[in-house]
Amino acid sequence: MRVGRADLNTRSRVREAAIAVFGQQGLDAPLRAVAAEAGLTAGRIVQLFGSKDGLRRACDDHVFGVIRTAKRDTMVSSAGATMISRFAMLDEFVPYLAYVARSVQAGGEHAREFIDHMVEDALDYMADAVAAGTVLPSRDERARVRYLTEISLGHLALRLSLDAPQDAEELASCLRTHLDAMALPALELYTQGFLSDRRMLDSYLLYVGDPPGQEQAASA
Amino acid sequence: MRVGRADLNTRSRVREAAIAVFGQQGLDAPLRAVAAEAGLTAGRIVQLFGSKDGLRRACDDHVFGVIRTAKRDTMVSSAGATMISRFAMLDEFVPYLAYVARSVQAGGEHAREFIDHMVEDALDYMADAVAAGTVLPSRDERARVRYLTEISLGHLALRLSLDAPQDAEELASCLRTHLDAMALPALELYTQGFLSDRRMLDSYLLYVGDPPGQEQAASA
DNA sequence: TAGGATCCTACACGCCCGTTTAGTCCGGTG
DNA sequence: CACCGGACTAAACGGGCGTGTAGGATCCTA
Repeated sequence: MRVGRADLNTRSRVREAAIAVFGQQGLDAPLRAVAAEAGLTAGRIVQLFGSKDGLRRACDDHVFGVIRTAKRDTMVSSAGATMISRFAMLDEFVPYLAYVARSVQAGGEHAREFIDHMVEDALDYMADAVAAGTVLPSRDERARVRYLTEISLGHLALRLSLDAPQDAEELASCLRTHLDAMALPALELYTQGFLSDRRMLDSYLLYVGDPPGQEQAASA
Repeated sequence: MRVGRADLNTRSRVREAAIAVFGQQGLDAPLRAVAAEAGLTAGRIVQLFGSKDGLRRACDDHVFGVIRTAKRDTMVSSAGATMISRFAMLDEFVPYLAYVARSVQAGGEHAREFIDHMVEDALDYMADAVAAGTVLPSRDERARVRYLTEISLGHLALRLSLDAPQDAEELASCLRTHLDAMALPALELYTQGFLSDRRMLDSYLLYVGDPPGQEQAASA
């Protein structure tokens, strides 16, 4: 029936199905759900990937690889944190974004590594943006970038948990309303904050005696 | 052995143990783990609470009740979002905070309701703070408060996922380092944002034609 | 001390899951 | 033709889980 030369087709087909199912239902979705989506059996998936963890690893490698290259192509404008918005706009990336959120939500070494890598990348963008004058310098660039990255991913994961989309269309619309709802408050916060004076910041700086690294602004 | 008049002691003891275990391991922790922590059997817990879901409901009611009253007592200062920080400072609230994060992470109706309630409360604080002049007004107060609430909870849940604390001490230290790491970037962001000009915000406002509700600032 | 209510345990049932295994189908090759 | 190897399935295995139940231990009451 299936042609599957050297079953490379099957592998990638199962991988795509797994990314979709895991993104919608979470990483703990039954292997049989992935099998149904891909049109074969759970046993066959184990034969192909060794174990469920092997499948997860294959998904990780592929998704993070895709995102990494896509990021390299897109890396232009200002905020490293809003890069997520840009991804979600392209419909093709929606399943990958959902998978990332689920993966990060599930924790583990992979998630930590991915976030670390994302932070390192964003540090570059941020430095460029600071040098270009579109972004204000920070007293601790790495802490800021990590904070922005984590709240973006955490917010996304929270939204997926709350809405529990059942199929691809629900997932896409969920992401879209998520971005719509956060656009205004995020932009407001990003451009002017929400505290009217520097008292809290200054008292904190006085209390801890300025940041650990004591980095100076940008140096691209 | 155990005295347990009318087993009210046992009920609350099991509930406390469940809150601790669920907060550390997640809402899907085995009932038997809770039983071990509380010093009895899984079957007994079912007898006491009807089902695992009944236990979860009892935990929800208690935790959210405690937080609600504690919030009413603490509700003073500025940022509704940093209220979480204040909670985590008090060691007694650490398990409850972790439970909330896990609960929100697991999704479901309870989590949604809790967030909605938190948003409504924070709306009041925010309005007061705006009236007092410590917080800038927003073009959409409810959207801002919801955004701040969600990113705080999402960030916290993400941190718990990544660090996977095994016992109470690890959990406490995890929360503490979490707050330490986010304090500076959050305060920076809250007082001055990170974008150096209003171009992105203005172009967005032009694009969507100002906010939906068109609320005016505060009216306490 | 007898009896009964209550707290609690030990155990078994049924379900779902990942994984294993035996077997089937089928195209290619001598 | 027989044969072989790979793709795939169906069924079963074993473990972990929530849950129901029968029985034992303990304590209050008369």
